[in-house]
Amino acid sequence: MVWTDEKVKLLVQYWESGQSITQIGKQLGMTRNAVVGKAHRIGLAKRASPIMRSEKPAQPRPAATHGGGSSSGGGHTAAAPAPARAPVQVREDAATPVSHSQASQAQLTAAMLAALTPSTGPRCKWPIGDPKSSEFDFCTHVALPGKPYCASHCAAAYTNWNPESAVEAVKAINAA
DNA sequence: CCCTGATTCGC
DNA sequence: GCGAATCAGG
Repeated sequence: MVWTDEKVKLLVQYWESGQSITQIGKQLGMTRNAVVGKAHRIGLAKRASPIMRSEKPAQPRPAATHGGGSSSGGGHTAAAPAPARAPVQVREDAATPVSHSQASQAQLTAAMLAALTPSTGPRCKWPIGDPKSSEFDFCTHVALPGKPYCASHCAAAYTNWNPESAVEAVKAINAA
């Protein structure tokens, strides 16, 4: 499995939206082991584990599909207290502005994008709610040209999302 | 047996 | 880094 930037973004996004690793795996086309392994590796917040792994000196693994070899790692620190599972509803204003002026700027550029985006076309692929639930749906907004998400969800999905350059890109597409 | 998430360790 | 095998609780 190749963990592209987009895949990782999706993983984080789904993970933080409170979906089970099995669900995330299905949606990403990989096994839950891959998902949880990656999540663990890149340091995503742990969820409440159903189990309390008691002290196990060693685990004899028959290794049905694995060969010999050896490796060892250091010890591990005690686990942090996991908060109760609290599925986070995706907010429309997920950009979470950090200051008033930035908020205004973001709203302005978002409005510009909305005005420039055609009213028909592919819809934003941002998942809303739990895919297992009947309440589940995708964002109802139209996606930005060339992007899987609408403006506000691009801001949520791409950490360094630049609305101004997006405006320029959309203008260029519209002009063509 | 189904589900869940976490960890280990060969690759 | 990756993820199947495995653990372990509900």
